Amino acid sequence: MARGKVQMRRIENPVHRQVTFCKRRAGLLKKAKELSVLTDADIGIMIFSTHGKLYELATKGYMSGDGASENMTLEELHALERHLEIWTYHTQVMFQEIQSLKNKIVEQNGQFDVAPMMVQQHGHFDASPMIVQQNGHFNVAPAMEDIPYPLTIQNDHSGFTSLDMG
Amino acid sequence: MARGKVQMRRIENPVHRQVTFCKRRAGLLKKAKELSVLTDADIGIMIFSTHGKLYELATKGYMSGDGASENMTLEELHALERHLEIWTYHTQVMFQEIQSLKNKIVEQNGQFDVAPMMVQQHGHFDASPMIVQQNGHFNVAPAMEDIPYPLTIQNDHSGFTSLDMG
DNA sequence: ATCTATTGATAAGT
DNA sequence: TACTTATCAATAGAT
Repeated sequence: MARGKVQMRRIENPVHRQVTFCKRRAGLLKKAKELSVLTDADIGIMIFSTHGKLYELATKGYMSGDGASENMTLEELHALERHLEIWTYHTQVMFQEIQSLKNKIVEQNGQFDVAPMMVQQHGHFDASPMIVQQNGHFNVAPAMEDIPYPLTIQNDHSGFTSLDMG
Repeated sequence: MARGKVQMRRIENPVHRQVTFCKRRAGLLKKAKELSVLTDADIGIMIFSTHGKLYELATKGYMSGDGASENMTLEELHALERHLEIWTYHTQVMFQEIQSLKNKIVEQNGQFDVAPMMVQQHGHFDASPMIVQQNGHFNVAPAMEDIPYPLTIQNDHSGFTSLDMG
């Protein structure tokens, strides 16, 4: 890019890294919105900084925080729902793989070694610990009790949402 | 961009739209991977074309299809798990809002009007229809029976996954 | 945060 | 579908 090309590896200088994160995050979300508008695609993005902040974007009617628009047609709502279902499937696969990897690491370190303690400190030991089913609907509220920072939504004017988690 | 700047609205010409979708999708995923590498961020992207194809990217250890890497530390696995939990929470909120909007539309059109028929044609009427809990774990397999195209994963060499759904 | 020299992305054309 | 290239857009480094 400008003033000399950048090496594609982690930026070690924390100040430079933070500046680049802000600039490129904004650029990525802008590109995503453009792609959605130009080609009518449903796009979701989740960006987690190393400090635990979540920046997300969902296009085609749904903006987190704003919620889905009532101007969406039934067909659009169904398409969005189907996309969420597919994404949920992938998320569950990832949960299961993570749990499997955690188990392998714990086994390698022995059952009473430090590793299991670390797991328990985080308070999660199940592959799908954060969701419970109640009355046929999912309830995620109990899951959030486990998260040690307030989930305050700060909307800016760009249609994106930033979850301030400390 | 090149050869004249582009208007930020849906490209009506289907050929141009498809070409732009392919080019910009590749560009977006490249930008996402760069951001992840440079700033050490966890990034997930889902892109659904209007034809139902899913293109996804997950960075920092996890590549869908490859699965999470066993080289990840327990801490990295926990961070990824926590990120997935937060994202799952948002997904559930979206599901609930979609269901709410669907109900409103159905009510507006009357209980025996065409709208409910459309809903039933798609086979989904529940806010969270695609996931069932079995033996304390989530099972998404029944959900996929509802999807009328094969879920064949085609890995390319970029670390991205394309779900070919017709 | 703002400014530009540069690099990067890409629309149209082939 | 892949390649070319004239332009527009993003951004690294400096302020």
